[in-house]
Amino acid sequence: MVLLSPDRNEYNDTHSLEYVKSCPECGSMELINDATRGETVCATCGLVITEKEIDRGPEWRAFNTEEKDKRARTGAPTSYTIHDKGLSTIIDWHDKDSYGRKISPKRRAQIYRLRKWQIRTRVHSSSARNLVIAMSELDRLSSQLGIPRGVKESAAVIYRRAIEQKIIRGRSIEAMVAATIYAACRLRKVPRTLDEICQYTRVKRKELGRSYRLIIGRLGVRMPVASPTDYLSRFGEELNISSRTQQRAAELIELAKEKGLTAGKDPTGLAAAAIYIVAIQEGERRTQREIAKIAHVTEVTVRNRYKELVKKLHLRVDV
DNA sequence: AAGACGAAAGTGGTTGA
DNA sequence: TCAACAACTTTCGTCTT
Repeated sequence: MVLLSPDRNEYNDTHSLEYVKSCPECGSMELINDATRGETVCATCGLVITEKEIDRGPEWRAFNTEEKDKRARTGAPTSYTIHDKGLSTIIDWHDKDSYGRKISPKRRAQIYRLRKWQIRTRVHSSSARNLVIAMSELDRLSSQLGIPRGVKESAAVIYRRAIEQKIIRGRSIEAMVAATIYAACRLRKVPRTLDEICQYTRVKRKELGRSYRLIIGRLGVRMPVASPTDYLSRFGEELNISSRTQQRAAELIELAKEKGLTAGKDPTGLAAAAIYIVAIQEGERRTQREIAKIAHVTEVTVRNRYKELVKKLHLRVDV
């Protein structure tokens, strides 16, 4: 099929020779393309003609063509965050095939029709159009929240499934995207609070919570219960607390869990309190206010949890 | 002066009738 | 739909370092 523009993953090791055909120094036509060093060299006089080329060859050893294609280094990685996963082949506007030949009028009419429908199905079908908007919103939100790429991909997957289940229709895209991000974060154990996410959208916290519950309910996602330990590393990071202390805080929380002190309590508050206690014990004291601010709870909550933990677990905290 | 503490009143969400 | 309820927040005065 020659109608389509060249595949982005096409493997072409003579690429650079298309641009430089002979050595500008001695005129020799014998050029050596050294892909491993990213250079094209004149075989006669040794002049380096081009350098720092992008190696379009396979990334690793490949034992057959399929593997070679799969591992080719060219092209953007596929991604769920692009509405068509970044895999679309585009019928471009040239009325030429990929060898540059003119196309017969009959063929041309066919291509026009194909092109028309491709465009219609890509962006104009309602769910795809929805996805386009949603994915740009997802991009914006996740970069503002500093959410890792993997989690963003999870959010995109959840959103796709939500569309398939016809949950999205008739609801605000912004709210649903925010909800998928929240869900993805919890799923991947890097939780953000509802408030943190609301901060960057026009979505009300209440609505976000509702959308979230709707999504996990309908999609049947089994959500791991948020544990205080999930927040430890992030809070610890922001408070500049050593990993040893973070580790000990995790142990403290495990202990509290065993004693049944964590049920029904705000996990962020517990994480904050654990950090507070251990930080003092480890000589990395942080004020209640600092911790409360990072954890998005009040000093009072930190205080209450901390008092409770100390009392119930018979801890010693020298002030 | 900053931080820690605790009491009291207020808020938003869940539960069960 | 409503009231009861537990957890959390806000506010504020007091004590400690």
